[in-house]
Amino acid sequence: MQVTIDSTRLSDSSCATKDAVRCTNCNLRELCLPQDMTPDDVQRVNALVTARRRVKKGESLQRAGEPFKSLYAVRSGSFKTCIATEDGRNQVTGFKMSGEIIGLDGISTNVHIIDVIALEDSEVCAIPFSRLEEASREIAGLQKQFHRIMSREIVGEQGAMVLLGSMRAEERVATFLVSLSRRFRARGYSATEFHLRMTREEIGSYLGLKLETVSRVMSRFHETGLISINQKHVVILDADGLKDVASPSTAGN
Amino acid sequence: MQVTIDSTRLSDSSCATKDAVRCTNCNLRELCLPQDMTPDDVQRVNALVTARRRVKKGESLQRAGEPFKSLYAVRSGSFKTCIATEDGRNQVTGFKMSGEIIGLDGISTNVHIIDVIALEDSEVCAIPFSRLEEASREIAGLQKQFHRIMSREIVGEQGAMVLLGSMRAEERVATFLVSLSRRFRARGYSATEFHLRMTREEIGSYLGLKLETVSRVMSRFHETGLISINQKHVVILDADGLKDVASPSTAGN
DNA sequence: CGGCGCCCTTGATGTGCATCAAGGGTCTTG
DNA sequence: CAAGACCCTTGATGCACATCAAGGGCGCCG
Repeated sequence: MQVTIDSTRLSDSSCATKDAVRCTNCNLRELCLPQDMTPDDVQRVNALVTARRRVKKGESLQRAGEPFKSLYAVRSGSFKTCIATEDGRNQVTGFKMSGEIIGLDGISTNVHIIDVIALEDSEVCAIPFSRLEEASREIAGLQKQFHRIMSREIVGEQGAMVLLGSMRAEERVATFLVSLSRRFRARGYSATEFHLRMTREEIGSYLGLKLETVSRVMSRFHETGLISINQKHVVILDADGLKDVASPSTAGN
Repeated sequence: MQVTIDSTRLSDSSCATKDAVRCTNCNLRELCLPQDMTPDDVQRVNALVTARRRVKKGESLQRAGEPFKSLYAVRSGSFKTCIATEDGRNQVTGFKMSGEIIGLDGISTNVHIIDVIALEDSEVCAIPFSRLEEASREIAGLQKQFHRIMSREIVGEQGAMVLLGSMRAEERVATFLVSLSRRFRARGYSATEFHLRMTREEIGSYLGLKLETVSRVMSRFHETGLISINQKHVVILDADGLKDVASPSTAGN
């Protein structure tokens, strides 16, 4: 049961640009860059979006080493962000869903250091960074929102550090599932039943675990009745129980 | 009109504010907020710094839950940043040295989520965030630099995630030492001989290891001649060797 | 439709780091 | 100077997760 992205279903089978790119009527407005802005300012943000870009499953939106030009707002679909170290390690550092901003890593040096790969056929709005900077000098609300987004990214990564640095495998997986659940709900999807877009290996990479461990932990959650899982189809049966596993000693969330 | 202050050492033995706080003649200029800015803009940044604040060893600069008002630039000394989870876990998420900016976590929700504690008697420049936002709407160079700093923070945390997610204990400790070495050198200190300001436990917390493991790994590095370590005094004897341990398979960096 | 490739699951075994434990060095303070 | 509080080191043991290995489900494509 796929929920359509837009209530006003713009079925433009042709090249999707201009008209379809309307922050004003995008239902991600509340999650994305224009969050909490006046209708007037939303219009101006809208003008920043120069293009919409489709990225097929498995293709990359940006690659490490490429020059940084634009930020991207995920319009539909989802992505994984990966970092490859000199010595050949390759780690997933996050998953991006609709309304989230990609490319912030490029600002510091004007070169991307992160690879971003689509987990399914996806679509993004491109926002040239120089124009965003200009506009946020004029629109205080945009500036504020952009700063919030960057800060949120920082805070989120701190959370990931805690997860990687001090949680046990079950806590990590539970935390991951709870987080996914919240994010789906925030987007109007079911919080208790969803489809994993990533493989066990990608989850493991993100959580600092091996794919077998992810699989085993999920099977255990299944056995104990916390969730039901069949391949990539997840049903959360006991949300509170899962949250307990995610942060123990906190009696009931 | 404060052009002449430069080399005229204003030795105000009294309360150190105003005059002493001069980005213009601060030797951290190249590492801090005014990086790469015109002398004129540096003056304007300087005007943002409302106060200098001393923090004694063990005291906190900011605490989770406090309202967010200001960013802080470390002027001297050093800090650890910690995050405490609901369930009582407490993890060190970073160490801040002179010239680095603290408080970015507060921007997203206007409440700090991170505790920042001085590792030694330290001093910071306080920068009210609302004024920074105002100013960066007017000064493009400041805006750019501030964005760079936030992005750098994001990139740095991605690095920490790789460390925590996929490195073995020896790699983590070696990476940590190499990173410290670089940061000391950037500040004009010796890159090969320095004093650890944090305990083994704090290092361990940051690296996702137990203090005993940190101690053991360092002892091993000592035995193999990579470093010399005596309590908190570190000498790096074989910088290349240490880098090899930090990222193996990269022949000689 | 049948074969192949990818992904997932599950069991057996191994190991890196945690945990438990003891003791020593160094700084602080009365 | 002596007592106590930290912090660090080092050894012995245990365990959580990695690794190795085998097989099954499902979708893709010739």
